Amino acid sequence: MNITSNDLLVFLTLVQEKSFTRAAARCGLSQSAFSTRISSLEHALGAKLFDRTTRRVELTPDGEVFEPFAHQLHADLSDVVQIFRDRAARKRGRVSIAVLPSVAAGWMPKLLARFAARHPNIQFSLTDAIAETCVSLVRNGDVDFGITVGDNDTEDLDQRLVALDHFYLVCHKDHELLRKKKVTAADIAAFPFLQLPRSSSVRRVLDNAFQSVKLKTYLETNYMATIAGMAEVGLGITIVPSLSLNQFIRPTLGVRILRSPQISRPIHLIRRRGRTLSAAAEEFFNGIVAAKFELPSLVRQHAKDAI
Amino acid sequence: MNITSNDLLVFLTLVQEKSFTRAAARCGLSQSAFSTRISSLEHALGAKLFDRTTRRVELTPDGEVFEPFAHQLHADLSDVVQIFRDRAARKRGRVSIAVLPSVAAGWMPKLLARFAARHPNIQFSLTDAIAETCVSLVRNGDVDFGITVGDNDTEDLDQRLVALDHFYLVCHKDHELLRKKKVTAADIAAFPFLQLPRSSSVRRVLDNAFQSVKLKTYLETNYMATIAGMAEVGLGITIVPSLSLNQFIRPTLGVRILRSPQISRPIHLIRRRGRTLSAAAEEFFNGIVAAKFELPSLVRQHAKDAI
DNA sequence: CACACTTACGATATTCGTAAGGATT
DNA sequence: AATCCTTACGAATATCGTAAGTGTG
Repeated sequence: MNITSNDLLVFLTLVQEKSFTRAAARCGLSQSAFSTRISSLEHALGAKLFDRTTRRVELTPDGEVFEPFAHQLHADLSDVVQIFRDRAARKRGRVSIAVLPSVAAGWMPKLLARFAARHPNIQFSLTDAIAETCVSLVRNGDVDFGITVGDNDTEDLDQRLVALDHFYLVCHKDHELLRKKKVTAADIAAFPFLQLPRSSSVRRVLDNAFQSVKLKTYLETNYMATIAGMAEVGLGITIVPSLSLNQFIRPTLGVRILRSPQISRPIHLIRRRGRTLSAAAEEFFNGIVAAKFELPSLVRQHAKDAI
Repeated sequence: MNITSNDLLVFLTLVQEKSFTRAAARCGLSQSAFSTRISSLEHALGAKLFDRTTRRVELTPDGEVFEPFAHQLHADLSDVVQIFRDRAARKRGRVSIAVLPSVAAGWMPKLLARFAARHPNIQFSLTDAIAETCVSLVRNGDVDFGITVGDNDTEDLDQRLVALDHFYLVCHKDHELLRKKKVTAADIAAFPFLQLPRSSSVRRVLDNAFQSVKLKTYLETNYMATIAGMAEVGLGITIVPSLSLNQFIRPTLGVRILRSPQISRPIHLIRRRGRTLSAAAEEFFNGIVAAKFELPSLVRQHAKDAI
């Protein structure tokens, strides 16, 4: 009891043409092959579908019953095939990713704009979350892939380094640190410091880089925007990655790339090992790989604007 | 791009079993043939549907998208096949027929009751109409077949005699005609007569039978029930076919089969020549053929009740 | 007898099963 | 090493096209 979409097409064509010869031609079949197919469809359904004489081909009552079903089934099958054609051609689809907040705000706009221009009908689901959350969303298959700092436990994940995110000193534009030729860790540790929570990737990088000279944490807050506001009124200084730098390009703030304690964090694409992505997700993933290390240019641009 | 219902079944089974080996067994296929089918389905859709290692078989994002479609398509296809199985098994279907009013009231109840007992889920459409209408409904294909007196022009119709419908004299129970040993045409023509319209088959039979001794038409009306009412109060006599006789079995009426001018009309099954009926309609048609000439027994029964 | 569908039959293409190969745990 | 999926290949099956057959107008 195996009905194929071609069977339906053959049936519907004969209904339209009311002639085996013409219908066969339209289906690109010999008239005999066409006849056999109709006959075997009738056998499969256990009902004669057409009454045919040499002059007339007309639906039987059973054929009349079958026609609307055949139409519906054929349309549904065609629709599904079309959906997958479109997905394969990246004309349709959905990409879901989980990325660090700084990546979401600092890099994704550029990446998405570029991708959307080429693939206007692909939907996105963008989750901005801390590194652990990104990793577990990827691991669970809740998202197609993630963009975050690397993870230690990579047995079931593929990691791919795509950027080095350099860190910048941010303080009030009149701050004495900006006038120094060379800023050391000790110099920075001398001033009140504005921190993100320990769960953030930025904080961990800083904790690691400044483990010898302890930073003077003045305030710990969840959002970069809060820190920017505090820095504007001179309540403290901070160090932020280039991906967050656009939030600190303000008239009252000064920005300076760190050189002596040069700090950066690796940004990785992570995905489940051995798992196939949808064509759309794969395309976006590859687009990011192709844009690999475009962050240094971002860095230069910000540095120029800022100093 | 030819997807078969088996392809869908193979896919859905693998989704359930998450194992090529087990799914292949359930589908009655070798594991290799099963693997090839999945692979060719993937190729047809242009998307990998499963990620498989030796330990795990899991849906890809494309596979997840395909699954609900596959479910729906497979269910729809199965439903249609089931519908036709049921139709072939006469478990489902619809029979539409057009019959003379007298047949509808006098014979159909018995025929339908018998058929419905065996085929409780088959629906009926019963049109009671005059002979010409019955024939044209059949000719147009608006009904499956008809039961009516014969038609002259039968080039595109198959006729089949299934009954001879004998005619009865009906008058008030005290009427003098009922006391006669032998009733002649002239005897009948002596009394006021209750007629149906000229379009009715009954009227035509009477007009033909009494063309020598003209009937004294007292009243012409459309319904047998009206004629019965008139006869009950002695306003006239009438002659009706056995199929209408049940309307005249009343305490105040006498009924007598006609012998000297013996009158009957042929009742035919008519259907389009060379046209296939649905299984249900064919079954009902054959049931009537099998009941062929059961009317004479009806005649005897009525005669017994009446005289 | 001309036209249109069906049937017959050899050729082609597809699908199948067995068996060997490859990869993962 | 055991298990499971894939690939290779000859066999079985299904489908196709050519051509002859059949029936209808």
